[in-house]
Order: sequence, then structure tokens, then C-alpha cells
Amino acid sequence: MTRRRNTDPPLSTSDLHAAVSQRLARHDHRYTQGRRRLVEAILEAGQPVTLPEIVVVAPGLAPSSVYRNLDVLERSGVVNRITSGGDRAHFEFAEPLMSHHHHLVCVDCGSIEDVFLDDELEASVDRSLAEVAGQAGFTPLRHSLDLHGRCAGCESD
Amino acid sequence: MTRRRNTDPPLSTSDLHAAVSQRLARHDHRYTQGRRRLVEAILEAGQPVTLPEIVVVAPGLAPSSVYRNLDVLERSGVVNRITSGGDRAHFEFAEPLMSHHHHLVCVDCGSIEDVFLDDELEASVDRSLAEVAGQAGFTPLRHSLDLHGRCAGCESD
DNA sequence: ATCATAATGAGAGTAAGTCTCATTTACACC
DNA sequence: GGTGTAAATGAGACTTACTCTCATTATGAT
Repeated sequence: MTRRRNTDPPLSTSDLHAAVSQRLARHDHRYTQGRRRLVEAILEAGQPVTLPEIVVVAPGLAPSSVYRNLDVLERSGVVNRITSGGDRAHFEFAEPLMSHHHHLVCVDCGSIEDVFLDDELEASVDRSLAEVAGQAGFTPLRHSLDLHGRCAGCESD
Repeated sequence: MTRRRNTDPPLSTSDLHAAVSQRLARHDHRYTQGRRRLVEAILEAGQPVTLPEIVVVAPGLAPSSVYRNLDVLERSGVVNRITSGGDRAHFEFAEPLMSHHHHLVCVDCGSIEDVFLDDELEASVDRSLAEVAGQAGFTPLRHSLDLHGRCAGCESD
């Protein structure tokens, strides 16, 4: 298992914009300037980000619009909402705009870092989950596998 | 892999109360009537519950006290807070008061059901996570593995 | 260029959860 | 069993992440 950097995107920036545009169009949404800046802010962050972090990177974006657009992007399959990190939601690109990965969630500061596991383990996890889901009459969409603990910064305090 | 019922607790009710009492005492907290009723409400639910669901099962408990006590119980290692199910936190007993398990999270109604995976898979997951955590200087506490999808009730609509 | 429609943004509104503080309860010691 | 002290309670004010509203503006199709 190699630890990949989150800065290795599966798509180039222009391909990302094209893919986002296509997904929005498929849901009858427009790829406006504001949404483009929002996508670029998430891209620049390179990690799951909260709304305040987005507004810092892309000042001038109205919070109400960012919230609304994160919603649109989520429903269009562009973005995932992560709620494991405390009281503030984090956002990141959804698959396949970003490769499948998991999270290190800091229980102290709520920060979230991406990590990658090997495909064999992912396959066993999916197989096992599919089995229990079937027994419960549950229709699986995706899994989330997060490690909760203390990040390097918080541990050294 | 056998699908265990969540109604198979690792502890009897009196053992549960004893264990809770001990954990509270270890943190210099008292096991009061209100906390006892709260613990029993979570026990009766048999699934991760939200605050309104607790108040229904145990009417008369003041919401502010329930919130405060859920906090105390969480910090004393009695209860886990689950934030995967939308905007409302769910609570359930922590290990080892409840055996290690995972969740089916309905993306429609936000309900959460417990499922159990086999120990071998859990071990591989822990091994892999420990490896990536070490590389990131992250101190692991616990992992969460949730399956997101649509529950039987919501799928049939 | 025009037009219909979607998107924007400022601010009001909502609701989950926290804080405050006067009162009550639980445990330790006698 | 009483007594004192410190923790727990509960009602309601408060905070804040997020959503809604609606008048204005930008977008993309023709």
C-alpha cells in the first residue's frame, strides 16, 4: 500500500472544469462564474474544506450563494459533504473527479486529511458491506471509512 | 459472516448500569436518576437515537440536561456521537459496552442501523489504517465504517 | 440582440445545540 | 440518620451553522 498524495488529481484542471460543467448540464444547471470560482477554491485547498475556508480562498463569494451552490454541486455528483468533522461540514470533490479515498478526522481540531488504501482491502470491504446490506434490505450507494484520532499538530500540544 | 442482532448486548442491563457507573466515577461524575433514565432510553431504543427520540422514550427529561449528559457520557467513554446521519447527531453506547459494529446510514431519512462485520476484515482494516496513520503522524483512536444508501422503507417509496 | 429562465446576494429566519444561574440533588463524613 | 459541600438540574436566553426569500442580475438558447 502506497500513500498517495492528495495533490495527485485523477483529472487535469481543465478536464475537471469540463467534467463539472457536464455534470451540471445533465442536471439542467449552469456553470456560472461563481460556481467556477467555488470549484477552484476547493481544488486549491487540496483537502476537505469548510465554508469559512472557501470564503478565505475565494473572497467576494456570498456565503448564501456558496451554501446554495455546494448543495447544487452535491446533488449533481460533483462534491461530497463530509459531516464527520464536528459541527462544521467539509466539502471535497466526489468520485470519479477525485480517486476513492478515506479520511483522518482529528477529534480535537476537526480537521480532515485524505488517505488512500489499497484496492484489495477496498474490495473486501465492499463485498462484506454488500452482504450485510442485502440482509437488511438496504440499497448501498457508497461507503465511508474514517479514522478518528489526533492529528500531528494537536498531539504535540 | 453472521448478521448479529443489535439486541444481543454484550452486557446485561445491570452490568451495563454498573459499567456506566464505574466509568462516570472514574471521571468524577455521579450516576444520577436523570443519567440512569437517559442510559435506559438509549438501551431501549436498540439503535442509534437522536435527542427527540430520547425525549419521546423518556419524557420529563429536560433537553438541556440531556444534551449536557450526553456530553458527559461521551467524555466518559459511555456513549458515541454519530454525525453521519444528516443534521441531527445520533447517540449509542460505546465499546466495550456495545460490541464493535458499523452503520447503514439512509441518505433519505437519515436513520441509522447497526451491522456487524467479521473480525478478520476488521483486523485488515485496522492494520491498513494504522499504516497510513503512522505515515501522517496521526494518532488513531477508533475507526468508523459506514455504508450510505437507501433503507428498505425509503427505497420502496 | 432578445428573451425566458436560472443564479445571485443581502438579510431575515430556522433550529440544533450551548450557556447561565438560581435551585435541587447526591455523596462523604460524622 | 443528619449535615455540609460540590455537583447536577432545568428553564430559558443565547449562539451559530445553515436555509429561505425576493428583488435584481447573469446565462445560454434562439
